[in-house]
Amino acid sequence: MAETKQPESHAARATSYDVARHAGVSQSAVSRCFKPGASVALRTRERILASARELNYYPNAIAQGLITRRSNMVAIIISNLTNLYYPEVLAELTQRLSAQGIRVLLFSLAAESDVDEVLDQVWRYRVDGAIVAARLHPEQLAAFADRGVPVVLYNRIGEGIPVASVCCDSVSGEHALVDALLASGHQVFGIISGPADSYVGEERVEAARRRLQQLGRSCLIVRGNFDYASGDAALRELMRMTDRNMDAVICANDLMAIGVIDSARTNFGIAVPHDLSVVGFDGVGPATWLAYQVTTIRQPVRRMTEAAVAMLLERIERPDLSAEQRLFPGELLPGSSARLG
Amino acid sequence: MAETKQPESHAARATSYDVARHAGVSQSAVSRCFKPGASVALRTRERILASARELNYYPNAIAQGLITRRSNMVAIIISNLTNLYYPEVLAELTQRLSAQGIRVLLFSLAAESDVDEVLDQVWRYRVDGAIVAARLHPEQLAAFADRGVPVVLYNRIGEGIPVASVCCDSVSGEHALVDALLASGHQVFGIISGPADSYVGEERVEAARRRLQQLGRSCLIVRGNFDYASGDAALRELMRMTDRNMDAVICANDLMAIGVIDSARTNFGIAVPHDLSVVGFDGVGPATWLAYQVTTIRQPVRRMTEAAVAMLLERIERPDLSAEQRLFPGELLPGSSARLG
DNA sequence: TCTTTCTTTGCATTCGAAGTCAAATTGAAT
DNA sequence: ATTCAATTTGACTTCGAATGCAAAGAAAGA
Repeated sequence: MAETKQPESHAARATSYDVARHAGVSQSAVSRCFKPGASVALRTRERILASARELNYYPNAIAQGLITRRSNMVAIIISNLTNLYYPEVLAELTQRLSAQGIRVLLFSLAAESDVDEVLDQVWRYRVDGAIVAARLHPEQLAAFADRGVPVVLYNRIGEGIPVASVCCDSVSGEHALVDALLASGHQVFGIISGPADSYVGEERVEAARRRLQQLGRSCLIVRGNFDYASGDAALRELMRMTDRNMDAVICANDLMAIGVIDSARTNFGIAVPHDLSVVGFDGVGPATWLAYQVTTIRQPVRRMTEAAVAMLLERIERPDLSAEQRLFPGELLPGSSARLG
Repeated sequence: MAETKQPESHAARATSYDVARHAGVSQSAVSRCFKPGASVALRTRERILASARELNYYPNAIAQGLITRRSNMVAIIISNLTNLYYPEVLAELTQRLSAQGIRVLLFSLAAESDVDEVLDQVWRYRVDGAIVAARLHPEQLAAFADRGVPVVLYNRIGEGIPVASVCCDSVSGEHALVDALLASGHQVFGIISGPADSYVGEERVEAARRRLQQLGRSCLIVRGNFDYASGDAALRELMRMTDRNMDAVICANDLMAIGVIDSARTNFGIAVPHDLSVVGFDGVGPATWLAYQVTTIRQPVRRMTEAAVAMLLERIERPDLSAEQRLFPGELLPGSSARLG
């Protein structure tokens, strides 16, 4: 007649005590059953596991985290998920971490405005470590060390602060591109940079500029922001500045290179690579599409993510490890967006 | 002289007890300071917050989760992060959830092999809910209900099982595309599907096929797998089957449409849209690139993610809410990859 | 001044699993 | 059967914050 007050729409989740009671053992025994290498008699273990299965028991990772002080979660802080390059990195990182029994707490920054709120949450969740592919201030980076949270930076370095990092070598990559362009007789160079706050963007542009200078060439640099549209905008600017006699454009990433190629062909009626060579950086998927076949430097994403994960796990085990920097060479993809040798 | 045994490389993280001692109050008072709307005198609160700042105290979300039975974490389970469409969705979801004070535990599936291990972790971490954009078996979906974990499906429905979901309307979208193609006199149609296990893929293909049938046209369907390369492969097959007199290709997503366009132009010397019209679905970034300008249906990602988050939060508050399905119409982007009007 | 009421505070308990230590059981060896 | 060691088990405490409840304090009214 009288309705129960608490409908209990679903079965309450079983705890280790429930399993213990059901199997007629102590809670400790249940706990030990889920810890590899613990001392439990075979018969007991089987009985407990049977009860666990019957009660649909899964150890509460939250409670485990509290007592062991290990959340088995790692924060991934990433800025532009819309950047084509990062999704691949994120997927790789997530899968590699999963394979190591570690979960990913994802923080994706819209603007860099909210970095501090993100860090607030990172501290609260007691993550075991963090992989950062976003622009952080030195103080923000220092906070990780202060709080004893190991970090590995991805494609950026801790400017001024010692932090472990994994990067793709911008210098050797740009040198390869510049050398190839020069070897095939290009004369007038334009460079399209990334946004001012991008570490790799500035590094790539600087590497290309110096190499050109070193070999006695000058170049014009205009600012882009890594996206497709900025390729077109930057190209227009370069065309104006060079009076249309530019024959090579070096872009700080593939997406802008693609924007340049499209704009050159469609808006300027320029044949790529016949009249204008365009090179990029990253080796994102669309770079190999038939319409573009961008001449670019492909980052070794698998090796880089593997290294990032390995370095992070090492540092979680041994927080005193030094702030190693690992630099991976990219691979020149010849493509056909540049008239080479 | 004698070294201390435990180096304590970094300051141990402060707990609410440390703050309480420092401020000369009880732990309860500290706890209440961080809970909005709790009863603490202004002077006390200020003193406590000052101590907290000084000790660099951040409430331990793990401990909070244990006692409140709310982790404030939501699982996002996603299959192909490399699919161009999903990164955008993921970024939107993450930012919207963040804005609501909820963290994202990301699970990215490489193959669908490991779904069960992923679910295992989902249960262990006591997430408050989940957003699923991956193929799950009915039993796997049912497990969410069993365990009282609210779910919202993204671009798929709980076939047979009542689950809340957010989808973009395949039927109206494909009708719009087919109608436009027919209105401009296309005769011989090819359809490129997604992989067999894709819900939206099958739905889109089926919608297009039926519409064509309804209007008295037949068509050939070949299977693709949503990626760029499969556009080319499928086009080759269609060309063979139709003896090259096909004049419209309907692709289950934009990426394959792009593959078809490139392949038609480069490998077959076919002019798009003059000799062949190609339409896609999704409205991903590259679809609007100058080289393609794919005629497609753009999914209202912002509205869809907003709805998904809202529905999930509602269900976290009120687990008994019904398994509502929300269907959002896509928007026809005319593009120029199809000869329309 | 003395109640009465409302606010502020602290005590003690709770969440769920891990791990220490000692007790109990098992097995081997005599 | 008895001793000793090795293995298995359980009682109890711990992690860090939240919260019900009662006590203490402050403000208001008589």
